[in-house]
Amino acid sequence: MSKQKKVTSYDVAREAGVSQSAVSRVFRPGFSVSKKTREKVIATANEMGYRPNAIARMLITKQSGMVAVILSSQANLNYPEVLSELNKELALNNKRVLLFTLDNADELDELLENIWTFQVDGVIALAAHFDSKSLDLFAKHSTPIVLYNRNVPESNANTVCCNHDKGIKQLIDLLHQANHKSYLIIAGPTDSDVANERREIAENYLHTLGVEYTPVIYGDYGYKSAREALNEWLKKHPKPDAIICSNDAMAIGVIDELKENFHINVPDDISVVGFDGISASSWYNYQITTIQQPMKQLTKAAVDILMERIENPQAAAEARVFTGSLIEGNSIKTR
Amino acid sequence: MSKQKKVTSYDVAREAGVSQSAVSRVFRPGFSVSKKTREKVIATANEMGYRPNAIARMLITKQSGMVAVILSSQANLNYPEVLSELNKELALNNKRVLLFTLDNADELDELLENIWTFQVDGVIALAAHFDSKSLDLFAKHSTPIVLYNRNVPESNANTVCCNHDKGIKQLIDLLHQANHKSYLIIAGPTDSDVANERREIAENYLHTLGVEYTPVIYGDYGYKSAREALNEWLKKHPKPDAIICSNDAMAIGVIDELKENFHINVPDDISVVGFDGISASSWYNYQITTIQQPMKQLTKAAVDILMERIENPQAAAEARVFTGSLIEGNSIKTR
DNA sequence: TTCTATATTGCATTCGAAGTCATTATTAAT
DNA sequence: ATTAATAATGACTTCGAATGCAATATAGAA
Repeated sequence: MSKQKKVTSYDVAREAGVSQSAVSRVFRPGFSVSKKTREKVIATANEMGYRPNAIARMLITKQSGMVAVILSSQANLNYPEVLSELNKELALNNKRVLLFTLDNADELDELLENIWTFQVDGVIALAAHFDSKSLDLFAKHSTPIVLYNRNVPESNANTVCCNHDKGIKQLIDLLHQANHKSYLIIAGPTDSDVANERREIAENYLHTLGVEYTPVIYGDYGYKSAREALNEWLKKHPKPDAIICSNDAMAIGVIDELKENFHINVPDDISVVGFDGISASSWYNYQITTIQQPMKQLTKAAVDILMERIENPQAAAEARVFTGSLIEGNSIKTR
Repeated sequence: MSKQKKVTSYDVAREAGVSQSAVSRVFRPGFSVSKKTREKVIATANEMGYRPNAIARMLITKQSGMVAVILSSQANLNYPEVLSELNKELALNNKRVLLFTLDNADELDELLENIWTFQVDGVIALAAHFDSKSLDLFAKHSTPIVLYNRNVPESNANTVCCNHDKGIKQLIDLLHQANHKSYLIIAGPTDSDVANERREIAENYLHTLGVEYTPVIYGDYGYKSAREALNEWLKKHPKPDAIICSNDAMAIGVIDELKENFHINVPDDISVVGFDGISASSWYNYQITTIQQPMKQLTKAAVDILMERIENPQAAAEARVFTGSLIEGNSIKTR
């Protein structure tokens, strides 16, 4: 309708009979303006449809008010809520989310280019892989970064993380108490740090408990891949007493594959455990025993750490680890 | 390490012995610079770690290069892939995603404030409710907006949409052909336009087919709500021949509730259909007959329309409707 | 070689709000 | 009423890149 060009603070100032500085001050919290001018400015601003231009503000204040959130598609499928949760927490701190995705390592350079260009105040990386060399770049650009569910042991990075070690050991303890002897691990993709961590913990702990050797097969964290991997395996090997899946989606695939193609029922004939506590894990047909990640705590902590680093960039790196809660479903055979 | 302040185009210009304009032109595609200067500038820029400041660029070009994506948490749970898909498509068009959420209508004003201040080039709204008054505001601010899976019939809005009408009729035809006589509709929340649309189409079409009256119960699109609503209903009413669910998540809830608490099996004792084609709908235990939304086409179309409107703001509004594909699962009783 | 036509270049200005500083208005205190 | 203390105001500069324009360099044609 009205093809009016953008209204600026000068336009409002002229109309209201004050200076541009006055208009600016009215729209900044905590600045001293008389009640009279404030009202006058607000009135004309509303009338003219004026909103401060955040871009101009960013340029002068050198704060973009934006936080880059780096998503791997994998992370998004597993925790669709994480993003909106992060968004809400950041909004409370008056930050906006600028979204980036990182699926292949070769996109990294372009991603970093974009991040520097957009002058974001900070970065939260969701389960995406960053080596310590990339992390140094962030330090060099003095852009705080928090890794979500990702450990980079050699480097001193800010991280929030679910305690995989404790969780997986809890699950394995349950299986061990059920007197299981032979195990199979279905791990996530080998290029995922979390997947490798989960696999290693399981392998080592089983060994500690006296299980000499535990075979490992690999999926991509998805339902279908778990079914296929398991199918291949069971064609050539006897069924184990228990299957340890690196996430719930694969545990669900395992349960379905066992039932449909091998007529093996969980938990009567075999035990299965997962990890994550996605909503489907508690559906009637699955009721997986799993570890639920404390998503709200994780997201809140990620934002808290990031905000601290934005305010105080020299502060030492911090790693916060949260213990997930064991959900006892009905996927473990009782003796 | 190096607490160096940001390197600007002036710094690079000085170092490389050229003018700031030259530096600027090197970093803009399609501008005329001699090979010699280009190389010199690129070299010193890399050496000094210079990246153009997008904020300053935005201010002068009046293009933020950002598109606001408005998410309702509902939408995110149903289609976690939509966001990353949109992000990729937009990235191809050199746009970044600035994320906003809108769950309650009372957050609308604040949301709009933010959108105007951030000077986004356009907006994509995922299944969030916008009345024609709000849409007028976008027109007034000459900010193009595309609605994803949402129809605003009175207003001439840009929309991409799955053809609910056709899809639901296809599903009901299947049920009707199976000789079902009594139906139950489990609809989504009444404050969701899509949910209302789906419910109405089903109600009317059943009527057309000679079904005098079809009861409707309501859930919130979630698994649990469907189970609870169905449980309440079946305590007081006989079971229908078929249950039409407004989405797959509720269809899954229905199937589980029927099995666990009423010992009614799908499809032997009753038929169930869903809508959306989420991945869980094809899991072995459910195999729901449903309509799969053509997500990639929808997202691509949304971005295409938006880009057109950004380049040519006067263009007339456009509504693109895509037909979903029928997935014949195993949730309909065969005669 | 000389003169056009074209390609590069730098100067100066622009985008819109924020903030410094000096000035003026207001209030409180004497 | 006078002074001191404080509050409010506006003029002017700043942030960093983009671009119109005029000036200069280069290439090509005659």
